[in-house]
Amino acid sequence: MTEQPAPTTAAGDPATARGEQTRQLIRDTAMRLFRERGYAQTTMRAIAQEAGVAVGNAYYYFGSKDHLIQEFYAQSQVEHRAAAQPVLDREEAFGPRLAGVLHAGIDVLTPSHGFAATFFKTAAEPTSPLSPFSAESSGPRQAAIELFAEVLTGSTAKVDAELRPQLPELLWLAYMGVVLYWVHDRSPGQTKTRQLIDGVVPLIDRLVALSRLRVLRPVTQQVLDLIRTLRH
Amino acid sequence: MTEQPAPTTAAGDPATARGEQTRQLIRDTAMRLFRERGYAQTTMRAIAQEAGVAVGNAYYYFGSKDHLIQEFYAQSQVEHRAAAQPVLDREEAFGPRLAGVLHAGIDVLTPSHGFAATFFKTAAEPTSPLSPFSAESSGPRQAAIELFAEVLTGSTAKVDAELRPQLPELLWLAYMGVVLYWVHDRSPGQTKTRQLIDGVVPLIDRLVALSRLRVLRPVTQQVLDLIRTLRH
DNA sequence: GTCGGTAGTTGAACACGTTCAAGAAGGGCA
DNA sequence: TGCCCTTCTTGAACGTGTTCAACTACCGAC
Repeated sequence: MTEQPAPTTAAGDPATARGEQTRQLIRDTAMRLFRERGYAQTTMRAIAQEAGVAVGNAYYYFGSKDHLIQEFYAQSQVEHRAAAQPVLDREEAFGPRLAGVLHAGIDVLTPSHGFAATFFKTAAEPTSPLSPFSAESSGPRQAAIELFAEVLTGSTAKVDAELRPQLPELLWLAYMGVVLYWVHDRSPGQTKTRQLIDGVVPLIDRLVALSRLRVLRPVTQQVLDLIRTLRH
Repeated sequence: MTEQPAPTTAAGDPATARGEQTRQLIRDTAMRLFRERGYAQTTMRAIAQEAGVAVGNAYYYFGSKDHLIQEFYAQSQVEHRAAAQPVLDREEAFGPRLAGVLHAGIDVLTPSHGFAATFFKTAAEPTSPLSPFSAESSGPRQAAIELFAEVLTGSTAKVDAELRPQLPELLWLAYMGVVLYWVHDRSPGQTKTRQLIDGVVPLIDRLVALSRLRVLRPVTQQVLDLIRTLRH
């Protein structure tokens, strides 16, 4: 039921735990089949057969078919982080940094649009460990929020002192919104999602800048109070 | 597979189509069991047995277990409309009207919080006919948007002329956001969702009022352009 | 009244995700 | 080498949602 501790597999290291090979084999086979046939059309029996193991063996490593999704989730997060690095190195202004990181996220997801859309329904269920808000996803989620913290800290943007600590999580929330739109985006190449990013980033940028204005201080305060209340 | 035409069942009218009784029996049994045991724990066999029909018969009226959810969906929309009526009759200002209608929606959903949360995952899948954005749900969706149009038209609020036609759909979208929060809301009695409504309505109210300001005209324009682009 | 066609109904059968008791493989220790 | 314990592996079996060929009930037409 519980996950393996994943002993920091160094490149080419043969001294991994006994089952680590099998685990990766099953995971990679599943990812391939998901991409080839889609999530629903890929049966656990097919995954096991293609991987050359028994069905029960897959369940030794992954508690359920859904847990294989979580694997995809974590993997995407790592790829997103890597794809964002050049942007963080290159850009200095807040807007371009944010836009670049959002685009990088969609870049990473794009090859999986077909089946990612299908499985995002599981992520939406609150009781599921797969929900991006769940305790089980807190690892990848924290990593993602950290990425948006870097968007902020590395930028030249001047941000209201009270807003600053809340902002990374808010940006992550906005990213979740973008992903939600992307999942439903049927335009060719999901170009509308790109337009959404390019359209919404300047607005966020402007909003963040405005938050420091004396006149808008009460509103900013009101929003921040609300957010703090709604947090768990 | 397809739905029955639902021949406007007048109260006490015995001259309904032959299967209409069975259809309602199955639907009501399903709703009861969903509430009693939750969605996943209610099997199609249990529904059929409790309703006193064969399993296959349920599939004659409802294409799948998921389609029973759509029934719940439509039913909730009707109840929401009814629960909102007193508010629409009583309130004149935009803010209270909106708050009242949002609260009414949550009022209607509250008794089903346990199982509604579970099934909302199905609604999140873009390919599913159950998605609130899908063509199949366009009936209930249009009705819901119409409800928010009434919030606006009946109010004394002065709204930017260009924003006005877009606003009902935007308010509906905000309502979807509230519902999404509600689904994940684990606070006792979902009080946090109530706080969300009470906190966010004044913000929307203020934002709508501000949209008419000369200084903010470019921003309003920018937002409206973006929305029009992202629409299908 | 009987015939024919549509609407409604049945339950066994299928494929799937998941479980679990049983066993195999490996490695540390005497 | 022999033993034991943990880790890993197996595949039959269970309960589920869903399908479908067969059957029954009803109703209008003649």
